[in-house]
Amino acid sequence: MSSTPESAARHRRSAGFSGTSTPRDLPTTPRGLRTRTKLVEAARVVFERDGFLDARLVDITTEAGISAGSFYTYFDSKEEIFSAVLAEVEEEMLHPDVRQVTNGDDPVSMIRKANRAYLESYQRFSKFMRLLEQVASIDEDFRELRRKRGESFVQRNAKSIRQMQQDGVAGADIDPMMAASFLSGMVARAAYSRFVLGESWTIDEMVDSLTELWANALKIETPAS
Amino acid sequence: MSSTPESAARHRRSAGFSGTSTPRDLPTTPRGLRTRTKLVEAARVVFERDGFLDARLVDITTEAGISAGSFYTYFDSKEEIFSAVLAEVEEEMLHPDVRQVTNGDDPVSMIRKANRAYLESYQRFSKFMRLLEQVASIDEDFRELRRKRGESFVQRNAKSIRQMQQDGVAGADIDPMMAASFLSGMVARAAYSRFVLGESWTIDEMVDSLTELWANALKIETPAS
Amino acid sequence: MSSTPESAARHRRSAGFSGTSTPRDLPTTPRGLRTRTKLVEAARVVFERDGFLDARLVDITTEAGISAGSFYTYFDSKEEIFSAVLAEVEEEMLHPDVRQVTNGDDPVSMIRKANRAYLESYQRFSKFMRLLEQVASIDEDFRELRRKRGESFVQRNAKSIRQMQQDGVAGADIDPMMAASFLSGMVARAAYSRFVLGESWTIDEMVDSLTELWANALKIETPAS
Amino acid sequence: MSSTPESAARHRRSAGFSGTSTPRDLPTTPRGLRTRTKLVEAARVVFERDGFLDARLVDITTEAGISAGSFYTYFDSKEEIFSAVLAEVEEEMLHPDVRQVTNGDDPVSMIRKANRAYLESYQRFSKFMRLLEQVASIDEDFRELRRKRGESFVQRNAKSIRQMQQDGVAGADIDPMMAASFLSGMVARAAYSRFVLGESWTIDEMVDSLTELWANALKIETPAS
DNA sequence: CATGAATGAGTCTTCATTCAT
DNA sequence: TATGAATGAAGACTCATTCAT
Repeated sequence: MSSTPESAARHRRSAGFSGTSTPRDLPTTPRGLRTRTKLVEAARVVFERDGFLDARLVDITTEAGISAGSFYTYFDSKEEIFSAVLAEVEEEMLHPDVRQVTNGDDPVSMIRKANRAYLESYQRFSKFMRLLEQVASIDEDFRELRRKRGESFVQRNAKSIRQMQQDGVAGADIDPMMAASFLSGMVARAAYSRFVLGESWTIDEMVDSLTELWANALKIETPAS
Repeated sequence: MSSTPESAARHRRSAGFSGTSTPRDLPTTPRGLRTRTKLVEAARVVFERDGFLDARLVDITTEAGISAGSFYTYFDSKEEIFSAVLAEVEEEMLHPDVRQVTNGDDPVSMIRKANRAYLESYQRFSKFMRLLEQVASIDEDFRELRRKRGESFVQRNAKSIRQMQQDGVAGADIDPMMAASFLSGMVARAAYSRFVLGESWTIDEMVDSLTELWANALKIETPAS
Repeated sequence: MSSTPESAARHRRSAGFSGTSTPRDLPTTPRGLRTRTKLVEAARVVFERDGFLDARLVDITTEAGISAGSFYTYFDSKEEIFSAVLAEVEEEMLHPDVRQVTNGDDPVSMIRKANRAYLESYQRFSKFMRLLEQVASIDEDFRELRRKRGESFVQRNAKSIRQMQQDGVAGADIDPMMAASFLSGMVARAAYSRFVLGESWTIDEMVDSLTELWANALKIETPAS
Repeated sequence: MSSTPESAARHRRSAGFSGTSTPRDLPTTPRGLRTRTKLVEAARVVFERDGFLDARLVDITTEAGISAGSFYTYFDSKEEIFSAVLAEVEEEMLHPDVRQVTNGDDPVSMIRKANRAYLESYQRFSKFMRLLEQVASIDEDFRELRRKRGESFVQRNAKSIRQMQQDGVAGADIDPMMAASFLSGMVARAAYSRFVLGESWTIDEMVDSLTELWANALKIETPAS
């Protein structure tokens, strides 16, 4: 859609992402493993370029340099290979920096660092994030999967907030779970606006603004500054 | 996706939502007008039930009780009828309550009222909002269209913030545009989490929490409290 | 057919059963011989379970515990391994009881014994008989092959009938060849009804009834009864 | 199979014949009805020529002179159109002669007439009968369907036999149901041998022989002849 | 204006068979 | 011999769109 008439949109309803699909075993031989890897990488390229819906299996196999039929040696459906791509990207997202927010910092610095890290990661994976958004809007199973993962992230944030409340740093009358959820949502949404919708803020501006809003929202006392 | 496995690929050459489509004139005869109305209503039902992608034109015409061929008397494509549905729903969203602009209230009350109004509207149109989300994730033109509309909303909010800053009610060091954008995004995201993803917060809880976060974020001084 | 809807078309270029296929030599090494045997046994299991059409070569090699490619070391096609299975089963069908040709008996007893032997054999190989029926209905060459084999069986029966006529035991006005053919057909059909279609007669009932019909049909005089 | 290598054999497993398929309504418009009829007739030609398995939907639509996609306007699968062909042929088989065996005749004449009628009908529909045999050997649902229909035929014959026994015309020690089943089977098998396998008997010979065997088998007394 | 049958481009999917290791 | 990954020909099926009535 949206594009030149010769790029036809294609859509499928099918296997679903989570519930039904039993991820099949990795191939045993090195050659098989190599081909599978080629496929997943090709799929990522094609998905990020064309979106999930417009991506045809042929495009993926062509990009991978293998025959169309070979696809089914490794995956049963577009959904299944998407899951594989997702797994790959998640791995990649976690590895580089161990995401350990240095604990010695003051609360606002920690928030700032977390916000910056999030935005930078989002930027780096912006094409994939758009893809993620699309798939989530299409597939309920996947939406649920994603919600659950987000939840644990929110939990951690809520715990921090609770800690700050006990330390007398954050406002006591704030519901930690909802605040964590809403403020995380705010940052996520801002990243989406910037890197998917194309708003023209700089990352620095965003970090400053988001951090201030976040800190204010929690009524964090910045003791000596 | 996520649904019956026996269904299969859907193809089409997209007409696009905004750029290309010239919304055609309304039919002149009363009969034609009636048929068009039936079609738009049917389309809304089908879109909200099946999503944009899985909705087939046949489903729409069947739901409308007219023949498949008649569709093209009124619309050129699925995208075009979707636009018509969108227009219809927007009208419906604005009409009922004239968006009570109770100006006499204090800032926090106004924010609270706006938040509540937004959430209630979102709830009432939640099926449509999910649909909107899907179409936005699929179609770039539509995404852009939506962003622009959101912008004017954000502008208005930014103006309010600027006003409050001049009145000394809100923190002066805050960037009004970004704050407006991010805080609106927070509320929108919360509504999505609640009414599309199915989080189990009550609306009252949400209004309280969002309003407090919003007011704090702007460092709004509540004079007599 | 009649089975899972998600399975789909099977294609192949037929090798044919009889005419074309030159049964290749048995492998020379003991290891090769063992593999071939495993394949034939596996093929029988799969054929009897899934039918000729739905049996995939992969199923057969998997059942045999060997790799897909190895199939072609021993056979050129599904038809060819089917022929091998057929040969194996025929051997098995003949060996066990040396087809007791109790010549001393009176005609009716002989007929009874033959009928019982036939039914019992059919029962023991019922799964294979169903398979045979399927392949015959699919492949003309095989149908012809089968017809020829049946002919010699009918010839033998015709000879018996002719003998009985000369002995004055059977009606003289009966055409021995046709009678032999039709009555054998009757028994074969009865067996098919019982063991493939699932009619619920006991074997004893069937033997009694078939024997009486057969003896009556030939107007066999039962001397001392 | 069995044929020249360029005629490829194709096989499907799918919808099944009876249980699952809900025969859809006949088209309402004359045009639609005409097309459906063309399709069914084309299907019969193709099925009888190529067999059920080798018949491709394209062959059928081509023979009918319509586009491939139009097939699905009327049928969901090859099985479904086969059922339609079956219905058509059955209608045709019953109409011509009202199959009323003149009741005034003596038993043997009646049997002779019935046998002749059966053989002539089989001959006329021999191509279809071979097809029927094939489908029955492939699809269990259809096999069961066919068995049930045969049963009522056998029931009627059994009733005749019982009547003859009461009239003292047929041997009293014969089981009517089994006799009816086995003797009908004999005739059916003979017809198959002649018209499908290609035995070279004349119909007259067959009628004579089958009638004699049948009458003898039931020990029918031919009073004054 | 309405109808609904007809079209055909486009994609998926299977599996016998080949072949490099 | 054995392996199992790679191939590619073949057909089924969908549905937006057209068009004769």
